[in-house]
Amino acid sequence: MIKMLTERQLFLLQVLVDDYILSAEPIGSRSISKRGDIHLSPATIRNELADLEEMGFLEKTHLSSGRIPSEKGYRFYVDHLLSPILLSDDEMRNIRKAYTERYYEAEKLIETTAQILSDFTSCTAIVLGPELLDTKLKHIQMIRLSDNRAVLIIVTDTGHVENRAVVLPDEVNGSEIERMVNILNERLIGVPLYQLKVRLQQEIHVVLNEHIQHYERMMVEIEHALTLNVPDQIYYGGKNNILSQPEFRDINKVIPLLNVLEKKDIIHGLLRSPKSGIQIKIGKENKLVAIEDCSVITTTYSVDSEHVGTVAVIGPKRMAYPRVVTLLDIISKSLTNNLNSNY
Amino acid sequence: MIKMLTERQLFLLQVLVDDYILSAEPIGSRSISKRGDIHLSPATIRNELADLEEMGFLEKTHLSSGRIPSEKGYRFYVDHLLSPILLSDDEMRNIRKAYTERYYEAEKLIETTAQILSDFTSCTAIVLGPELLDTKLKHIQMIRLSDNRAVLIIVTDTGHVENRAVVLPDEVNGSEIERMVNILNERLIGVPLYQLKVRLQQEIHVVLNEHIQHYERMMVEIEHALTLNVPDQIYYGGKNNILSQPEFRDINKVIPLLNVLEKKDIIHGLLRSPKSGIQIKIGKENKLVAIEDCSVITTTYSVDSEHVGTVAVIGPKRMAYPRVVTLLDIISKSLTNNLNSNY
DNA sequence: TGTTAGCACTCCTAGTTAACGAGTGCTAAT
DNA sequence: ATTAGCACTCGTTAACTAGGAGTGCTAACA
Repeated sequence: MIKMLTERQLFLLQVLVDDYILSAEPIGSRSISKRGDIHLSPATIRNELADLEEMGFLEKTHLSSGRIPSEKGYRFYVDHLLSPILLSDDEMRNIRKAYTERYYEAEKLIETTAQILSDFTSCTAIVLGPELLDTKLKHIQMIRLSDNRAVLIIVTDTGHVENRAVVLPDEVNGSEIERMVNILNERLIGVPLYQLKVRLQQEIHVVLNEHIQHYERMMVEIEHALTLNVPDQIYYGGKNNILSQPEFRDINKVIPLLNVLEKKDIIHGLLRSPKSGIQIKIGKENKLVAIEDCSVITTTYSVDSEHVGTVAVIGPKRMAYPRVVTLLDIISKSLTNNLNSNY
Repeated sequence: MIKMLTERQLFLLQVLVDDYILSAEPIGSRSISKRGDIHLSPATIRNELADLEEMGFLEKTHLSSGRIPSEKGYRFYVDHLLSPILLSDDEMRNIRKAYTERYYEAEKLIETTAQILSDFTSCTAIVLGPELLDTKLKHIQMIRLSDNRAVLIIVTDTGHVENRAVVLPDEVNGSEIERMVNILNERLIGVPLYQLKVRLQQEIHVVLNEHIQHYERMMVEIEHALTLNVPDQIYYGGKNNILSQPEFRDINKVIPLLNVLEKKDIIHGLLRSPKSGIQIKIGKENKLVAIEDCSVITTTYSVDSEHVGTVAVIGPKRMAYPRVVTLLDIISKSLTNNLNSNY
């Protein structure tokens, strides 16, 4: 059972977190008391802060320092004190402007989204591309490049294009390839990508064996080519923004963080969240040593009302939560709108 | 006219640079004199080093410190004293092993190359992908995704695949699209990508106008789609390796460096070199403030005996030149071989 | 009873000083 | 030509100091 906080304690906690987010330095009672909207003496504030510390919302960096929020403090702030801010007209205009350009590939649009988000938040932005494996096959085609080389092109219903190099056996001729691709198209269109391989082995196997000579050698190639274990694409914006934060003045804190940002599988595991809406993970809540001094805010974007990808911002725990939450909301919605109307 | 260096000065310069590359600390006369292969007193060595300093090959960090190589010193070392090293059997085996895997896309192969190179050099490796605009069109295809959306697929003779989203005018029908794509293929196959747009406007314009209804609206889309100002792909390996170097302990040196690595156009300008063979640029020779403490070693790789891309290593000026040069040579050749035999 | 002024105390920071060591340049002897 | 010796420079480290910011606690106040 959590003891209720008084109005005044709530207010002081909010003020302290807000101030600390701006200054990055421990906040003392005197500096709070000097604010125009507070009519309390430093001594009174000290008492309240001592109580808040006792309850675990605040910490001191050393015995006689000012206070900084603890992770529990940030958590409370984020859960109960977060007042979404309004962006200035100017900023709204800038965001919209960034989206007016027409992008000829969804990839470019997503890349730009990451860039915008990082520019406006001064944090690192990460966008996970749509989950490829859930999309369905629209078309397969093989383009022959030379006697024994070809490229297999796979188009999904979302307009995504994958391609694979294929080595052709010497004996195979053009019409045979054509026949094979036709069979593949007949049988596989509409099949989700993650099922391709299984379907190929179970159903197409037999059919192809009947119609195509030199089938076995071809099969090995096709099977490889259709094994699409492509990890979903990850797009970054402002990868180095976080380096300017005072908490990362020490290079030894930076190295593991940057290294983990490069590890696509880890980032994937960190950000791919089943829930929709804005999610905030603070510090150790992320269960990853390299980013235990960071907060991660995620939300999803959709295509055809289905959540297909994640938009995330990663920054220091001392992040401008109200601003970032607002921006993330606006920008993920813009991305959703843009994707649905153009692709 | 450069004054000749004595044998002994050459030797001492080499020893000093070698030692400094290993230790990253100013080298004093005493430590050189203690090496087994040198039978000179510290005083003698001091005299020689003073001469080398006077000639501009060495520097001191402060009045009574040991010496470090100047940029001129590195330049001389690289031009005249560089003795290529042999890699251990073990390392050769590891490199070969990394290349045994079969890659189904040239992109993956190049990516792996950057990774290997960075792992073995402990520096950052950058590989510029093949120059797209010089390759020739092999095939164009349009895949319709829905009533008014399609994706245009462009395959080059090197097997590279580009794709563009296209919005179809409402009035256009399937057979018309087919006819148009056929015309494009007839007229444009074999044309280098950078000429596509011009050829489209000059030649195809007329033909299409005759055969296709609703030609104007379609044309805008196609023209956009064929405007392939794709900057050639850049692949990185070990982006953060350089952060472990003692010369980058200060975060303020790191930020501009990492930022410049993200700027694709700048990296492009820095690395795209017309000359073949191994090129070494030391510090300020790179004409870029952000990397004035770095050296960049580049070479090219080829497809069909034509230099199509660049492989580069970027590290501190105090880089293990002999080792990096050897590795760059071996690995760029491996890449060339692999590309030519598989794609 | 809640609020506040006053005060002793803690701890960080910056600046000073001193000792030490690594390294140099120069001179004179070999 | 080489080298031993020596005075000198400068960076590094540790110890110490003074100042300042901030705290907790106590006692007085409204």
